[in-house]
Amino acid sequence: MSSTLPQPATGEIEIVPVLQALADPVRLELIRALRSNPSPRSCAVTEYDVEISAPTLSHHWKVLREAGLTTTFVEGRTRWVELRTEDIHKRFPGLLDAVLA
Amino acid sequence: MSSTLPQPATGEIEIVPVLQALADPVRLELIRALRSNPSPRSCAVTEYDVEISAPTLSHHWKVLREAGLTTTFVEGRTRWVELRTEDIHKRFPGLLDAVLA
DNA sequence: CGGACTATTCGATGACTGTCAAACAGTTGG
DNA sequence: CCAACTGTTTGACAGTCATCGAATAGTCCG
Repeated sequence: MSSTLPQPATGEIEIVPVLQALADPVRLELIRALRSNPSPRSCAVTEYDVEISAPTLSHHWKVLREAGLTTTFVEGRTRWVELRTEDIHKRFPGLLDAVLA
Repeated sequence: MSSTLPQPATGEIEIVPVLQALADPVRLELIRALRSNPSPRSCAVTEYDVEISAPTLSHHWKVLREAGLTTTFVEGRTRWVELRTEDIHKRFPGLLDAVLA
């Protein structure tokens, strides 16, 4: 069984939650990592260059997903995270490029 | 006597403080107001469509200025606020357009 | 000088946030 | 069934933040 965790529809992505999600050094680093590597990626704490615990990373993935920046797929006991590049671009053209430049 | 309040140089504007500054509904509204009207504008609480007290507005101007988003000129007993459109664009091209779209 | 005015600073408060350890839930494989 | 594994949830805690009332600082004008 595979499923997708709840996330806002493209048209419901709001700018304030998006900016709040991006306004954290750890989450910004996660977004950068997602962008630079092929998606989807595992969301395991060992996969990213961040010095935080597993629960904290889980919390950050939730914030990013609920803001509409990422999609999380559940597959067995691993989860795959993907940047919603197209959706973000549709809603706020140029935002990711500007933030990650 | 006229003077400019302390603010980061263009090259020292960092993305995280900028995003933190923008990630607030009130400050986003202030930025919108600055962008839509000719600069500079008074920073008086009566000039903006926000329901906050004068001390709170003053706090928000400080956050925006210290993040590098605005310039504040002191002239007599009024202060003039200006969006640093050019500086922001130099540092993070397209950011303002993307955020305020 | 002294009152009116603009805006900030101070102090306090309630809400939110990032963090972790411990416990839990679902999955895989023996 | 059961142990190992991945990742989340819960509960707690320290730190930050937005907010306001009161007090303060500096300016203008009569």
